[in-house]
Amino acid sequence: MTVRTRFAPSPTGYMHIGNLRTALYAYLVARKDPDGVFILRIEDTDQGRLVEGATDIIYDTIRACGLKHDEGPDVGGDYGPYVQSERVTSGIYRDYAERLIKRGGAHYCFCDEEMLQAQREAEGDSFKYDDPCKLLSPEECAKRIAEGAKYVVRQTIPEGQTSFDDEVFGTITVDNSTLDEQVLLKSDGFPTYNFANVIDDHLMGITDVVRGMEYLSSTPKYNLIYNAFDWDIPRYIHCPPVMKDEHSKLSKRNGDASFQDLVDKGYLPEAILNYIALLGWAPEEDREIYTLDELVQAFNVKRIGKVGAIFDPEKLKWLNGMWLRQMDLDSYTELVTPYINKAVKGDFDRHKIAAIIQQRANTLQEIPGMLTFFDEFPSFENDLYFNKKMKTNAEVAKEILPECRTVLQNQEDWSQEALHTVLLELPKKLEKKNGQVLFPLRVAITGLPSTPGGAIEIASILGKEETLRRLDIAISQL
RNA sequence: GGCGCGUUGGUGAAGCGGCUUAACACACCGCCCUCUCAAGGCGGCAUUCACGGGUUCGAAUCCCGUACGCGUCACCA
Repeated sequence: MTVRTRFAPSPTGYMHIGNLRTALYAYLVARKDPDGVFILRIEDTDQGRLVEGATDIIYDTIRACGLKHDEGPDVGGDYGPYVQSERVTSGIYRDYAERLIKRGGAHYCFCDEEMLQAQREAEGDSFKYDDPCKLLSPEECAKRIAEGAKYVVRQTIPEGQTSFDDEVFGTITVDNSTLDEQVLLKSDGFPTYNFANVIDDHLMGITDVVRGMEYLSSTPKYNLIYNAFDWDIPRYIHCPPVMKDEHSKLSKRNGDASFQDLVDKGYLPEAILNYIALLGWAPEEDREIYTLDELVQAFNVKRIGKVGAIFDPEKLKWLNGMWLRQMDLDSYTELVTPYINKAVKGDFDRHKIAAIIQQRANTLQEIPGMLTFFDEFPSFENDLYFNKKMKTNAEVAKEILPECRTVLQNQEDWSQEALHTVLLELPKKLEKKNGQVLFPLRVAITGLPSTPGGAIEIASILGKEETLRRLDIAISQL
């Protein structure tokens, strides 16, 4: 049977990392089957929570991540519409609710808020609504509806036990007496999530339901609905949450980063996806770096963990650095040039600058801060020349820098290779260590205790004129 | 409170009864390399798997209990 999975977010205007991971897993499960189908469905039945532009964030995110869907509101498909509010209009939920009532899986309920409230207060924590409407005859119901009474449709829970198999949690059995008779169709005619989800998943032929484990305890109720309709029950894959710390989930409320926030902070979508794949799932081999296609190969539902995983920004950073470092220099330069330009206005070779930061930057955002010394030659104290390991200090600098100046003054070829050749002759000639020459030179032309790249690389980027200008200033202040 | 699920280091985790004196990765700490900083290389970092019992010749791995955590019990999704 062809695998069909779905990602069914509600448009809240915020792409939660945990949600994105669920989407990833659903995508991987589908792609694992060469004919598998990945579906995007928008669940917008909560009219009160609609947010302007929120669906665009969903489209943008899954596109940026490469989680291409085969069916969805924007690409069509044979099982549409793919937006839940449009499905409501077509009346399918009401239709199925009535069919479910006929099959004994649900009943009309005319109780008002006060009745529920009264019972809720009387029973306290152990509250479970005992709905008198269950006993109403079909004729009585029809009569009241004809009279215009407001009603909802509630699920009817039979006696007995319900058990189901989950791919990650195994077999779970519950006593039906613990299940409550939830509302399926609201009085405004809209389905609740619980109902719409089951109907839509069935109608769309979903074979594998991938979702967060907060639905684990309502799954028996869903199965009762499937059974009442005599429908096939899908494979369940419940994923543990992505945590902020050991007590709380990552959430908007906690001010935690969304996918977009992470991109804005300079993380690559590929790295983010790679990282979240590893949160709660472990590959069989010892490996950390995976492209999306490689994840499809490596993924195995059986290796999803049962425990919530804490999101570790440090490891994401490292992983992002790995992704950045393995890019070829041309694409890296293209990616990074806007960030270089934030700090560097001068006419310096962006390619060469990109080359010196590629091995050092873990996020795009930290790049401008690394490059401030190109446009501005900061004033500095002469004790910056002191370095214990290099055995250098202002005295050494005073001896070395004029020598450097002379060499550079006569140098026409300012390529890195050429500078390397001529500058490395100096330590030999002066009977010094390389560091004793190059360290003071680097300080002299950057004015900083540490910089990305060494003296040669930086001099080559600064160019002859600027290098000599800085060198003169440095020498004059010694 | 009922029901369900879980608990291996600071973090992600491997482990599925003997090969484990518990992989690997991030972080951290050393050393090496090195013109600084990175990157890279090497090494260190849980005598112990929430706790208490039991089963077994043998348990992180199986069973029971306790503790703690999470989820759920809406006309939210």
